[in-house]
Amino acid sequence: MEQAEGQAVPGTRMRAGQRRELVLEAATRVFGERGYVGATTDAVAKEAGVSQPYVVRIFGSKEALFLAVLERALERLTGAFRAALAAQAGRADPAAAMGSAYAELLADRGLLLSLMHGFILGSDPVIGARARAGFLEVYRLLREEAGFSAEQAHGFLASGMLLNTMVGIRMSVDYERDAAARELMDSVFPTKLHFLLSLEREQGAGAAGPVPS
Amino acid sequence: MEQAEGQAVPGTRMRAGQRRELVLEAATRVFGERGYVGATTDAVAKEAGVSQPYVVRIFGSKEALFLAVLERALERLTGAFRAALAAQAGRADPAAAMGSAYAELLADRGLLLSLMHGFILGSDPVIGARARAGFLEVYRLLREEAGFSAEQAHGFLASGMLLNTMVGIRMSVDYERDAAARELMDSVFPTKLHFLLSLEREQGAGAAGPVPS
DNA sequence: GTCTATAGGATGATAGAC
DNA sequence: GTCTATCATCCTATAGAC
Repeated sequence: MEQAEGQAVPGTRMRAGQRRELVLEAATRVFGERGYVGATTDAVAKEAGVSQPYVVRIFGSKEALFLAVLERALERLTGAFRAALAAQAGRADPAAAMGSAYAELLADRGLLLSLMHGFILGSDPVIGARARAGFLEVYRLLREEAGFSAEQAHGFLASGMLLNTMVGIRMSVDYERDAAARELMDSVFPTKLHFLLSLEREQGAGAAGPVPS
Repeated sequence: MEQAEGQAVPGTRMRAGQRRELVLEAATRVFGERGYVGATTDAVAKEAGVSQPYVVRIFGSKEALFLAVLERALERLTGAFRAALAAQAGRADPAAAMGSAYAELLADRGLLLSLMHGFILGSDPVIGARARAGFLEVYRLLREEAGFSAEQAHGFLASGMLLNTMVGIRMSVDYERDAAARELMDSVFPTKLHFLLSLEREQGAGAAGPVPS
């Protein structure tokens, strides 16, 4: 605690842990947008406002960086679920509270999509292993801590995967234009979260956009 | 129809359409395994038993090849659904028939996963656009042709996305080892399809395995 | 802690022969 | 219809200065 905790100012020297976290957040956004292979350490560096070799230096390798992103995402996810459960304790509908907690993770841009990209990379020996372990960790949380039945857990996870897919496919782009898209989106997203959707629509081609050319 | 329809023999000259289909199937497997960016035209070529430049030559570009894979996958998907509906006509449970039809597409290795990879690439201007259109096409089929309610369609698609995720994450690897994995897998896959699962377990590190090194 | 320079290894695509 | 050879990028990672 040598230095007072303050805002992390890009372009400035800062302590290792602070910069690490900053890069981790940038990486989450970029990996979420382009996937593990599609994301470049350079894009992460630009998003974080540091040099590309420095990104590699901090984490050792692109793979290690992605693993760190997954780790952080899983922590936030389980943390949000446990918080929702604690806040609910005893009351009527744990599933609804968990669902809201899940959807609120959308505010951490790229988080759910980075997870999704990890999930779909099961054939990679190291990423796949971590993804499976993480997924099962969540499943156990649902069954054991949240008290879901196997059927409830299935339904909950299924809805989550569909939500992830809708975010990944950027279905919000067609929201105004297409009645089917609207109906589908409305059924996927809790009404409370519509402000997040409009936010998403604006981000259409954000800083971490598709492959430059 | 100049040449009698026969088996496509690798290493032999064949008609354009025939070879095209062969490469398309190989590409489906490779894209399913490694994703759009992670797959290389060279890996597709090796899987198909032709040269890398020839793969590019046939389709024009890697992107065009992936689009062709998506096209084919969507055709099979909607075809399977319509066939299931026709075979069911009037009987009790269209949803069950559709679910089986969906899961049976697993036999076309890489098909559902290539779709899934396309779905989470929404930020790509051309791939994302096709993915959205395809997804909405399926949604409309469910609502209009299959007569699903919005809630039913949601549930059906959600289960489908979870199934895709389980295949992508290769959860079958943990099937024997982990009780939670077993319970989850059993709830995701119709019991009739367990032979496909064991098949999948064998394919653990198949020909189109993870990045060579 | 952070940067610049750059090596070294793919990979998509083109040219051109057979 | 299909191949070999090869170019031009792009990208991760290392070296080394400040």
